[in-house]
Amino acid sequence: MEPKVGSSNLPSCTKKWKNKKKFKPSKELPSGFIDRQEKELLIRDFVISNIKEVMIKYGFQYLETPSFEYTDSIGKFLPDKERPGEGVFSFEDENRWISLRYDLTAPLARYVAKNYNEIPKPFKRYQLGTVWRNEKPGPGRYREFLQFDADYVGTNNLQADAELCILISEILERCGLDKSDYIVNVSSRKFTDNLFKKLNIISDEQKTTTLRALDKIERLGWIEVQKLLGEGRKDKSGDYTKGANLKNDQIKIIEKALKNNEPDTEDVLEIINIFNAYNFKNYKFDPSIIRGLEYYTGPIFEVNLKFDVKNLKGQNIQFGSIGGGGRYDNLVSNFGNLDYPATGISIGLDRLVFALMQKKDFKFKSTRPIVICVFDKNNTKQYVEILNKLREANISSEIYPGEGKLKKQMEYANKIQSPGVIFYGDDEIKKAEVKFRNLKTGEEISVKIENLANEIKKFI
RNA sequence: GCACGAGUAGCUCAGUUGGUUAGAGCAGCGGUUUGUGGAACCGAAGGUCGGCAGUUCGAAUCUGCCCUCGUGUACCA
Repeated sequence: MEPKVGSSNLPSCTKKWKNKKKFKPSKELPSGFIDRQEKELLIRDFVISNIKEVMIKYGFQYLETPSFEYTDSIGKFLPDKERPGEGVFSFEDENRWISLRYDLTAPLARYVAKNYNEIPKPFKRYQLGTVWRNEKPGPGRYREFLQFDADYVGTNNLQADAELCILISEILERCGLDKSDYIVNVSSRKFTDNLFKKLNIISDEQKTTTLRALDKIERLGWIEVQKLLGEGRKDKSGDYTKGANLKNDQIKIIEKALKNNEPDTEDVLEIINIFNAYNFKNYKFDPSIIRGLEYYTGPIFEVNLKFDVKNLKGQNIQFGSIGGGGRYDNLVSNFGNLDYPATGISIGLDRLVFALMQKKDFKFKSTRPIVICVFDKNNTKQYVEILNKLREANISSEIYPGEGKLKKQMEYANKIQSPGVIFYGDDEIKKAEVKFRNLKTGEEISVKIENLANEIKKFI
């Protein structure tokens, strides 16, 4: 992008100097970045704790890699070779380009290549971390989000692939979803490879366009996808997408292959056998799932929610999958090490949390403090005495942190959804009693200091 | 990236043949009540009308460019 010359496009830092008095820092956030509030964070914590338990149960190691990597460590393997470097946040650091990671798989490949001699083989690791993508945000999609990844590195055994699907299901169900709320779709890159042979498609461009079109079946339906396989399609905003230019008889072959809906590649058949051995049933063979175009080499999976998701305005939105993965046998060998097959799966945690918030009414124990009202600052010592009693009993509590009348203090307590307030003014101090007002019921009790913690515990 | 829509007080929004000093509800602040929240009443305050330029005697309103948000679409590791 060329910087424009002229006062209207001066960067804000320049404006600041030009007009010191008027300058106000922006309260807006950069596009695609958001603040996250307690409710969402608590549900996210809940999801994370489920993930960790399941991962330990399945025998995975916990790993953390840094946010930044050298751009060529992760960038050279960008599947979209048409515009390398785009889509990631990068800057030059001491003459070398570094980038914020855009997923956890590329850093894993780098980690494995770097620690090739030390790691167990096969290597099973899981990772939770923020990733960044420099692209247009969409409904429930931001430019910074939390991802969970579980990978098996160094094994061709398809039991690994099957277990990934099973463990992800276990995580979802622990988080409160029913079997009817989600489905694990399974396919294989080999299915489309076979299809291309049948169709006699050799050109990479046509392959890519065809795959992209097939990927849209769930969202657009077969009729629209047919247009994308043929000449092209105009969407309802009037935008036109060029198609793959397949001939009608070729499209018919694809239609037949999709309708058949029976897995005909050995890898998928074997995975299904393993699913049976585990008595895992919540999957479907779906040849229309595509995933990363040049990245995956074998089985691929995608987890989709089956309920409607709404945005903040209450409109239903195209939510897409909440996770997926597959087998990527070339990623580690790109670093020069020997062939090292791998398979992995990931969940977009923020999107899962967004959907969970709508599906389930989560009730958490109050995290809000009991508020000790301040009648007279000279009595701080007495207030601290009460405060310590509560905090020693592990009860969230605070002395009113502001200034002002009792009414104001009550309004504050109400606003933060405090379970109750404590009155310890002159009257109570004389009687050596504490008054506790339950803010939910309005009920008020007087108790001796030594019984206070136990009495309050009954209410929270 | 492309297309369509939107941007007016902290929030939700009124505000058209362009016309004085830009409105309301809620929230916030002060008071009625200096020891009791969620209710009521009263009062004051709050705005570069997203930004910059243009047309005009006069622009929230018309035009252009830009920014941001939303939705779809493209791309998606």
